[in-house]
Amino acid sequence: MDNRNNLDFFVRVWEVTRSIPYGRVTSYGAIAKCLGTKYSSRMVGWALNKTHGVYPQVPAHRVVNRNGALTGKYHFETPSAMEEALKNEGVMTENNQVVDFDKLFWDPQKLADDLMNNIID
DNA sequence: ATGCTGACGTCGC
DNA sequence: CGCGACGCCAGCA
Repeated sequence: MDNRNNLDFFVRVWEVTRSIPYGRVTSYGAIAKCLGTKYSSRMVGWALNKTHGVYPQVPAHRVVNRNGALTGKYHFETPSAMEEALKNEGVMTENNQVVDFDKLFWDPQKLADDLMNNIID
């Protein structure tokens, strides 16, 4: 395609992260995989680290690791900001881990599909 | 310039 | 099934 691949990696991470529905969570690896570089999951976290003060705000709190653990909570303004934000969305966390992570997990690759179906249910 | 680290994940043993 | 090593690639000492 075009320079899409030339675009900064983190910009795409932001777009995907912003696409995460309210009350849902996803993993770094899922985003990386969605971008085509599944082994670059570290870069996803690196990109999210730069979301500090970006606009529109990037819901980095909705991104956890593959285990559903809030590994990046200490990188927020406050260590409790992540769990608080998740809790505010109805996502309960226990022991730095998202409860029912499997049910709340949202696959970025399903973005188009979800948009089409509009998830009306 | 080189090497280690890091908000991770996968593969190998 | 637990643990170690590798890959990804930008930052930083």
